[in-house]
Amino acid sequence: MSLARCEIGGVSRKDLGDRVTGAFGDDSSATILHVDMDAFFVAVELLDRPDLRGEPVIVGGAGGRGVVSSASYEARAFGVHAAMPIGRALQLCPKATVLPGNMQKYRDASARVMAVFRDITPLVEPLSIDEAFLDVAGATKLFGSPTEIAQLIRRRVLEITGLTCSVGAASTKFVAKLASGKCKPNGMLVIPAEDTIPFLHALPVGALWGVGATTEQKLRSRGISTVFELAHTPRAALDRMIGKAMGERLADLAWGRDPRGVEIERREKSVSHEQTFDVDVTSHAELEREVRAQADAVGARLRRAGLVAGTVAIKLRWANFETLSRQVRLERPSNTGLVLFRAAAKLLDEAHGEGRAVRLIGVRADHLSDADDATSLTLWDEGDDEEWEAAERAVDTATARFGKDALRPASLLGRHERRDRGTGLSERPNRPSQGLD
DNA sequence: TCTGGGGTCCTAGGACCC
DNA sequence: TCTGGGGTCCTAGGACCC
Repeated sequence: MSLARCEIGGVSRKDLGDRVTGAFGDDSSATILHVDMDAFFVAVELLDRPDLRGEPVIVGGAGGRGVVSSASYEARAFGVHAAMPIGRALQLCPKATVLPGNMQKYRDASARVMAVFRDITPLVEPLSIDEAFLDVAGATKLFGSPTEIAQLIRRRVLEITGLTCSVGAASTKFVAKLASGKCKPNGMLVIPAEDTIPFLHALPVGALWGVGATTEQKLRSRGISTVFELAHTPRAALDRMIGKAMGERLADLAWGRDPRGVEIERREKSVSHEQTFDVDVTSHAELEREVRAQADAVGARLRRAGLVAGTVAIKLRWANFETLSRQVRLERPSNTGLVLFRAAAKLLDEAHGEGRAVRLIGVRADHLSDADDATSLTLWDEGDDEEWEAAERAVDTATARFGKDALRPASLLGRHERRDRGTGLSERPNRPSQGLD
């Protein structure tokens, strides 16, 4: 691709530095960077297991129903990708080493990586555990052009964490993200503003943010398979196909319009826990115990964040994978495990009859707002149950001492123990066909 | 080969009010 | 006595993202 400059793979530290100067065209408009770690969970594991370097490695849920969270590029060569059932992955690549994963380790590594970014600019928007947007417009006087800053970041991340990343630079978030995806792994790609449209229009529609398998199929069935074709479809027709909101968003993205700035801090809108059982559960009492543990965990997280929930929702997935959700507004916003549990248990009573096989159950808190002192006081006043208050305080203490995993539902519950724990996150699921890697 | 966990956003339909 | 349309809020479900 002539308008895109891409460097890929195997670059030594010295090379990273040497390739900077004068290697690129006018990048002064490309001040938004998207940094994406390469096969993050696996890469972190390899720091402790250098013997596995160069081999197919998978991080994923160890249980019978586990999926791939992260796969090394050696494993990807066999067709393994995130979100794939472990069984299937091992069938494709029997020699792969499967590691159970350790979220705390990844969070620690993530914090070190984000700290590198923040040394460059305070304008850092973490998008997930392993990627972030940076606005470097104000950092060019100090560190040079966006291209030079991107190289600096790659070098420093490697030096400080031993991990490689890929960096996309562009004038909008969306294009920067596409760029980083295009040059993975261990690469960088700069898209100057004037190259944006030709770059975009050459891509398949599936590359657009918000176009997954379903929407892509819908569009393709109407003859739209590239971003160019979508860009030249009348808005009214597009809206009829995929809805007004989506039509507008995609039309904007297809023409490079993406006014979103880099936001340093975004407030969470919901807090949830869910659990897929190793073996379907039919006992109502057992489901209720899980809901109780999940409600406690959600409550503890809310308290730590200084938030209260306005509504509580449960989610049930039956053996046939059909999913049901029910929600209810609380009389008063709360972050007390007991209050959340009572609401959730009532929903569970209404939704589940004894004997029906349940594959997954979850609890979610919504309509979050700040927990002021008055709210917290009334919460405890309600307590017909001092034991509960004591128990929840104990959970908070344990969390403070042992970290978040201390209160994962299973560790409280002692059933379905850790064997069916997934790793919680994946780096690149669901979209093996995006055509970017 | 059966399909994780934690999130965000959008849509559609019904209730309710004016 | 029968009729309208719009706005808002709520709930459930689903697509999508990492």
